[in-house]
Amino acid sequence: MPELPEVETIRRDLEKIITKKILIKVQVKTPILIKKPKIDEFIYKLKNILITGVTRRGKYIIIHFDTMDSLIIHLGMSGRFEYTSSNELPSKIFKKQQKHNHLFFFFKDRSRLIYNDVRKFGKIWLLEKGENLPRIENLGFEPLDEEFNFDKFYKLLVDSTKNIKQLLMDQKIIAGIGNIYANEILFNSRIHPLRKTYSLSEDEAKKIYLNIKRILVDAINLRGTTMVDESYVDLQGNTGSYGGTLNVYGKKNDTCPVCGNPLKIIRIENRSTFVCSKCQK
DNA sequence: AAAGTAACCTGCCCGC
DNA sequence: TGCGGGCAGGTTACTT
Repeated sequence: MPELPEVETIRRDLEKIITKKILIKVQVKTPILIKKPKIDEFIYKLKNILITGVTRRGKYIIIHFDTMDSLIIHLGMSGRFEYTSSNELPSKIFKKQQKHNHLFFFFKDRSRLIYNDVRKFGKIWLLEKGENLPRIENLGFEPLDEEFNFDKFYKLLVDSTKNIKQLLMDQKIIAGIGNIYANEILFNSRIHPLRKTYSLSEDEAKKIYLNIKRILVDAINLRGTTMVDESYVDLQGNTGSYGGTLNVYGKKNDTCPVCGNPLKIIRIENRSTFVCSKCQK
């Protein structure tokens, strides 16, 4: 499910809502999702502590506490958070899937946050002060950071033997782009996903670079992409509206919105890849 | 070393 | 109406 725009939308909402709340306790229904530390310690440490902020790295959400511990969450394919204030009932959308509620956070003001995940591909770690997680240390550029400038992007392309879609989706190179946005970035750039990165001209690279930034920003502004199954919704159960602006992703049996040519589906690293072979060279 | 495949899960859609 | 196969916003581990 969630790629950078969806994760960032959730992060921003979480930051607004839970920062400065006191976490009274957590309840774990599905211990397998907790990767670190052992479950007893996990529950023991997440008691009576203050939330000081919520950040993001790639597709990971990081909740910070006054103890200097931090909770890292990867939503996998279907992880979602549901927030309810003290007197609210769960919203309709979450009610349908209550059996997939796995983790409950109870706050001092009687509000609560639930981690829900149909497929259970999500993963959660609680790190103590100074501890780090290799998979986060190994992430590549944060694509919306200023530090990720065109020269650095172009150098990535020159140095790689991958095709451009593989590169865009490689979290160790650029963090946060998944299958939806890789498809959209390449269609909007009119570049075929199988092009070897070293074969791209500076002009072509520039188009891709600008589309990475533009499409991710646009998608955040529209609060992400919700597909029909609603495995991505925000904390209140609301859908994102970037889906309405998708050009190719998920458009099976559809035609190119630019030239009318039927879209083709190819598989790259076993992921469906939608391409207009007339427009994308 | 790169590239392919299976594994982790549940649900939905399609064709027979 | 039911059953089996394939597919889904992700990532890792294990093969070739």
